[in-house]
Amino acid sequence: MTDGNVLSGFKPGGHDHEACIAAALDSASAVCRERGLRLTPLRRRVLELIWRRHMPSGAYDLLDALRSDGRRADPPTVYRALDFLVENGFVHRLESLSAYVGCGGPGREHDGQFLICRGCGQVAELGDPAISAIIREKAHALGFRAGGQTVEVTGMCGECRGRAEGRHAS
Amino acid sequence: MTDGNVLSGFKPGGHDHEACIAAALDSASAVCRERGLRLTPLRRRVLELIWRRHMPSGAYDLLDALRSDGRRADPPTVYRALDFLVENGFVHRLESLSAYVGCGGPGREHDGQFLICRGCGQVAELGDPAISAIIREKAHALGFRAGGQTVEVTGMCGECRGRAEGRHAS
DNA sequence: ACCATCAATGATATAATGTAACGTTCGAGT
DNA sequence: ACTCGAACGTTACATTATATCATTGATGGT
Repeated sequence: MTDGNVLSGFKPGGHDHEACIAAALDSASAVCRERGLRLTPLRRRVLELIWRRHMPSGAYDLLDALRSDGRRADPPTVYRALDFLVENGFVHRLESLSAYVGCGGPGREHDGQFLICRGCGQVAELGDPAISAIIREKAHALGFRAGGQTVEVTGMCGECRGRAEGRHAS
Repeated sequence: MTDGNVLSGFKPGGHDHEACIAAALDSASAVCRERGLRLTPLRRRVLELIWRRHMPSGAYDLLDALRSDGRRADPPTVYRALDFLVENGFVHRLESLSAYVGCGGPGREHDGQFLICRGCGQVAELGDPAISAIIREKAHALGFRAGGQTVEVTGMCGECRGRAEGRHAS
């Protein structure tokens, strides 16, 4: 079994950021075209900002960034854009951080599982059917019909663990 | 397999509320005595309020309730009590609701999984080792060392589904 | 091309949730 | 009784999010 369930992993130091941002935007454009959704300049810009930071972004961080663009922006501006992006699966909200990350597998329905590294702050997204399934099943066994799942795990990614152990070593 | 992993279930209409509140408080008292923790009147009262509502409580709901007691209370009062209760495992915070519920299995370390009913607002807590384990394992396979898990599922409990179907039926 | 319409955004105000900082009180151990 | 640290009181503020109404702008019908 490969890591086929990893929708977006921890990025090694030098990955091609611009390319990965562009890919996310292109993908979102394509999905919007297919579905008749409007990826307006504002929404597109917010999505780009989220991918550019490559780390969970708070709504007010995004707001500041929009203002740095020279654009007039107030909270509803960014929250409306986020609502659109979340509702249509381009972005996920991390409940435990009150923050937003780009979705690694937009365009298809899925329950994401999020690994949040305490070291570098990066987030990996899994879309592991085995995890969603066992949760749904255990809930079902209690007569509970599951809708959306929030699965967020804090911990340390491999790279950060490596660095930490390096520091502790003799 | 029984429902041995259910730490606290959806309560049927007429369960003995007072007894279940008292049990939770007694259990917390006992754990505090064992561990040398101080279950002060304030902390005890907040824990009681949380169990009494038997439904996720917002910090400011609790604050209002404390004020109804005649006690002077400001946000730090309730947040400090909540910090203590959460830290020591008497209460869980539901990230997706910014609200707090009593822990169904205090006294032992566990990652809870929460089923949040959109119908009645009640929350059931599972402490299912199979769920935590698969999440930990899948994370581990990516080099991620998991710490705490947040697992929250929204949906409909059996009783509420029953009522809803009743209404829709001919 | 013109207009009607509705979605998107602008703009203002405020709600809801949470924390920092410092002073005071209380309680356990001596 | 005294000391010390934990718990709590108190003020002020920070952060996150929403309600509401006005304005702009894109889309489709004629």
